[in-house]
Amino acid sequence: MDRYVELLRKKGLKVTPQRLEILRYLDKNRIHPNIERIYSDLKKGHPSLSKTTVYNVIDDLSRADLLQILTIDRFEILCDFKAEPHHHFLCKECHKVYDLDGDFSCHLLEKIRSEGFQVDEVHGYFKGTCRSCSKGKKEE
Amino acid sequence: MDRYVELLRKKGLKVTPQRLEILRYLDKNRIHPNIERIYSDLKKGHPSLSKTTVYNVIDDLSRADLLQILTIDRFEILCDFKAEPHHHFLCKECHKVYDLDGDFSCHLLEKIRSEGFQVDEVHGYFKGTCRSCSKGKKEE
DNA sequence: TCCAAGTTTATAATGGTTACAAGATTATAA
DNA sequence: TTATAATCTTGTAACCATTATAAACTTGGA
Ligand SMILES: [Mn+2]
Ligand SMILES: [Mn+2]
Ligand SMILES: [Zn+2]
Ligand SMILES: [Zn+2]
Repeated sequence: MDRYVELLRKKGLKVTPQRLEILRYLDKNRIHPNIERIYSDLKKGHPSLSKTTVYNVIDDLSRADLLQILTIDRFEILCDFKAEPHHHFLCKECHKVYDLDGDFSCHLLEKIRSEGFQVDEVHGYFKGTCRSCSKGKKEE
Repeated sequence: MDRYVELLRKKGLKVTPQRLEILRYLDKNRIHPNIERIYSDLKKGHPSLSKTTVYNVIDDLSRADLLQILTIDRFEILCDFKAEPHHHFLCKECHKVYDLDGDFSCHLLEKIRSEGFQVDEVHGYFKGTCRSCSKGKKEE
């Protein structure tokens, strides 16, 4: 059975072509797209797709914990297929969002847990200039 | 000379009553208010204040690095007087945003710096249930 | 004191997101 | 299968937070 069908079934969500396409798209395109990007990319192969549906599906999937919504960028909502926990780097020059593998267990996290905070999510957002952009600057 | 006057001067911003009031408000009220909250709180003592001005001033101050804008909550922009670097915990029950003192230096940060990322900002956003809300739940 | 540059304000425009309702699809059970 | 209820998709309209505009005002420096 299709991997994505299974994911939806497990979460008790009805299996629809729209949900499958969006899930597959996010899994295959780990580029942290915004709503507009998802919509315009998928519209090509599915012209009847409505933007309302993209909003609805993203909402359903994030509630079902099948994707996470990044808030690293003040100006737009970015979507990320929910794989292993990881963190993000936003380059202020090229606006690319990089995935950062590797856990950041830190003192701070242990400390607040010991103080009674029940931590469910840890979002690490780093911002600055990525390697290729700093190179470009030096050469100027 | 007034501390806030000095802050503005140093950044080359003209000193206006609106900028001073907003700066002072944010310094004295470390509650991570949103635009609406800042506006309605300050409107009381300054009825001619316009919401456009709040937007403009917040924009100026954040560009001048006198405040930071938190993106921990997908649904609103929260403002934070720029004091020592610190991180944040959002309680999903009571929606309070807690300041977390203490640095989180972690392997991940060192690693990406060594890989050539130039990191200017580190935002640690933790989400879950705060102590008083977990207590409340147990007692139910 | 005077002036240019920058700021505040009310108002209007914008545009991303949400509400709605009709029609289509899905899951389930007969 | 077929029937049925629940749920989903879609286009349209409404909403509302944010931004644009332009006139009046304020600031800082000459
Ligand atoms: Mn990611
Ligand atoms: Mn804070
Ligand atoms: Zn870059
Ligand atoms: Zn709480």
